[in-house]
Order: sequence, then C-alpha cells, then structure tokens
Amino acid sequence: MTEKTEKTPARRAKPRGTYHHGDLRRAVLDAATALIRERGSEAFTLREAARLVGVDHAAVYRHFEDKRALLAVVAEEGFVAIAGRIRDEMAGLPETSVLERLKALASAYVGFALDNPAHFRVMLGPRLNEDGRFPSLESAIEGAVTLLLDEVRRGRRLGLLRDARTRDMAMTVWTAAHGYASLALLGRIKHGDSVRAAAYLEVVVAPVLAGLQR
Amino acid sequence: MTEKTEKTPARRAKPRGTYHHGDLRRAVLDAATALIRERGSEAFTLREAARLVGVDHAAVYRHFEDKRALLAVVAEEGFVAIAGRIRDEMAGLPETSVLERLKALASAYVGFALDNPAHFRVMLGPRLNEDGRFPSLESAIEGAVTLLLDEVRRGRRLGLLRDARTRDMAMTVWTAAHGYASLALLGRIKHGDSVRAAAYLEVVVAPVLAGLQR
DNA sequence: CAACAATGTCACCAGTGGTGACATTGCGTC
DNA sequence: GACGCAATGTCACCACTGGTGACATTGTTG
Repeated sequence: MTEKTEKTPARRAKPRGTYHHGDLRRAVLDAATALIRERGSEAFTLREAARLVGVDHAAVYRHFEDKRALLAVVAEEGFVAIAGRIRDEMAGLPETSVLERLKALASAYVGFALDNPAHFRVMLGPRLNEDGRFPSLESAIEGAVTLLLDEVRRGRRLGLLRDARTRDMAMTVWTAAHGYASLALLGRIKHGDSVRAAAYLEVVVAPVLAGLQR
Repeated sequence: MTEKTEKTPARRAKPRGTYHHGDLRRAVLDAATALIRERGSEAFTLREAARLVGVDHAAVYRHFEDKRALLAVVAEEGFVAIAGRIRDEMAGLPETSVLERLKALASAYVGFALDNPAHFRVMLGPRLNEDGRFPSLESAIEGAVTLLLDEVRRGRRLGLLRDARTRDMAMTVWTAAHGYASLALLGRIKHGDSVRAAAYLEVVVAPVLAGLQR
C-alpha cells in the first residue's frame, strides 16, 4: 500500500541517510547542554533537543528513561566538570597553604557557576536526586565534596584551622561559596562583570575563612 | 440553536450560583500557595489552582497577566512573611547585641526556608524578576534586605563589627544564610529534623559571624 | 433602566512529556 | 551468506499545559 517514495521521505531530517544515529545518547546530551546554556534551564525541552539532533523525540526515550533522567546526567557531567575546575585552580598552590587553597576552591566553584549559570541551576536547582534515583549523580557530587573535605582535613592536621569537626567546617565553606553563587546568579550581588564578581567573592568570603582560622 | 438547558449546565462547578466570585484574585493566590506547598514549586499549575477555586483557568488571566506574574505575587508575599519572621525573631534581643541579632536573623531566614521549602524556592529559585518586571516584588525583597543592612550598620556604629563596608558584610551574612538554606533544602546538610537543622545552623554560621567581629 | 466596565466561560491553539505499535537496522549464529 | 533477534528509530496518539479571542453574565453608575 505504501510506495517506496512514501517510506523514505524523512531522510533529510537527519544529516546522513543513516536511520541509526551512531551515538545518539552522546549527541542528545551535548544538544541538551547547549540548549540549556543558551535558552536557560527551565526553558529546556526534551523535544527541542531531539529536533536539534534531527531525531524523533521518542528516540530519546531509548537512551533516557525520563526528562529527569536526562537532566540528571547533564547535572552529573556538570559536577565532574566543577571538580576538574577545582583541581585545576588549586593545582598551583602548595599543600601547606590551606587557606589559599580553600579560597581557590571557592573561587572555582563560583567561577563555574558564573560561567555556566543555567548548567549550574540544573545541578543545584531542582532536587533531581531527592528520591535517591541516579546514584551516579550522587557519586559525582561526592567526588567534588571530597576535594573540600580533604582540604579541610589537612588544614586541621596542619593546625591551621580551628579545632572543630571537619564536616562542619567544610559545610561552612560550601555554604558560603554556594550562597554567593546563588545570590550572584539571582543578580542579588552587585558587580560589573564576572571578573569583578570573582574579585568581590574574596571580599565576601574572606571573613568566613578568617573565622575558620585557628 | 442552543437551548437554555445547554447554556446553564456548568453552574455546579462553582460552590455558589455566583457567576462572579467575589475575590478571585485572593482566592487564586491562596490556592496557589497551598498547591505549591503541597505539590512542590515546579509541579505547580495555573490550571490546577483555577480548578481548586472552581473557576475556568481563563478567569485567572483577568487578575494576573501571566503564570509568572502570579508566581511573582506569591514570591512577594513570601518576602513579606520572611521579613516579618525576622522581625519577630529579633524582637526580644537588645539592640546592642548585634551579633546575637544577626544570628537570629539568619535563623529566621533559614527557619522560613525549612518550614516552607517550596515557597522559598519560588522566591529564590527561578529569577522571576530578572527583567525588572514586578517592581513590587523588588520592593518586598529590599524590605527584607533593609533589616539586614540596618543591623550591620548599627554593628559598625557600635564598634562591634570589622571596619569593612556595610554592604559587604551584609552580603557575607546573607550569603551564609542563603547558602545554608539552599543546601539544606537540597538535602546536602545532614540533620535529623528541622529543629536540629536550626541548631546545626549555628555551628556552620558561627565562624562567619566570628569572622565579622572586630 | 440603559449602557458600560468588570469578570467569567467556552472553544480553540501550539507545544510538551510520555507511550505503544510498527519499521529499520546491525550483528551473532547456523 | 541468509536468518532471526535485539537494538534503535519513527509514527500516531494521549492528556495536559499556558495562552488567547469571542461571547456571556454580572455590578455599577449615569
């Protein structure tokens, strides 16, 4: 009943004549990340990502259970990236200058947020993992947190920090960095460009680190 | 073509036979707030709020331009509430114990967030007012911020705080409180119930206030 | 009481997340 | 190399959402 001409018209939608995409999962993730960056996190649409890749939106469901599942992976990759950036930014500093390193850590955290606001919001906006789905997302988060915990631990060992619980002091730092990032993204912190924002961070967070010193 | 029986069947949708509601604006706001509290902020639906009030969803648009406009008012009322709570919680403390009062302020802020997580997310999640719409929302925010600024100002005048810029130190406090609230809402801060969370706040924020002291 | 503005209703739109039936393809097996 | 199965896409469809314009019903004001 259907002639060949009817069966093969949609070919041009996809770049190649390939019915199968090759690595759709990766392509969708990249498209999603790009869209989120451009259009904002809440405006993101699974269908638009599929469109961008040139694929029916239903195809996406072969690789992700859910829209949430897709976003969870995007978030996960964000945490991996932020951990990398933290490592990079701490790399040059000697292991003994813990305060400096913590400052660098906070700066990396905030820097990532300012450079990738929408991505950051996906990571820490909706509580994607509130029900314990997406354990690998959880791991990615913990990977980043570990950097912080290790640093504080060493600070204590070196006698540079107060004699308080490691976890508490770490939370103090995270709290400050995260609060700063959130408020900055909300436009609540007045600064010119993101460079000045990074500079201003030091002004705001300095007292916190000072308060943690021995 | 349409008989009378066809024209008047939907009466039972609304509780009274009243075609006009009386104070639909208020009713929708209350319904919205309730729904947000129960179902969560992102699951909130304009149509469901209308349904709850027993009105066609289009009627809502007579009172609110937009879904965003509705949410903006919800957020605004949240900021009024949070300011009230801050005032209440600072009320008992003498004006000279600035540190104590700042602690109370932070505690009120975090307390509100923990008691009304979804509402809090509407207030500080999506940047509702990024384009300067909703000036009254802006005012409500400033109303709350003023409490903080005033307190810091007095602290400086009394010589209890560092000799840094008022706005900077205020941002330090807000940053800490907001970061704590956000992370707590994300389940990133381990605590049993919200009572313990409030107690733990002190552990985390104490170094910050210490750092601000003269 | 007539006319007008305010407030609701209705029917409709495009777009979204999601699903089940079906088509196409790649690949291991005989 | 043909066969058949699992993986991967497509298609048609669902209920639902935010939003709009035409129309109905009211309250109010002259």
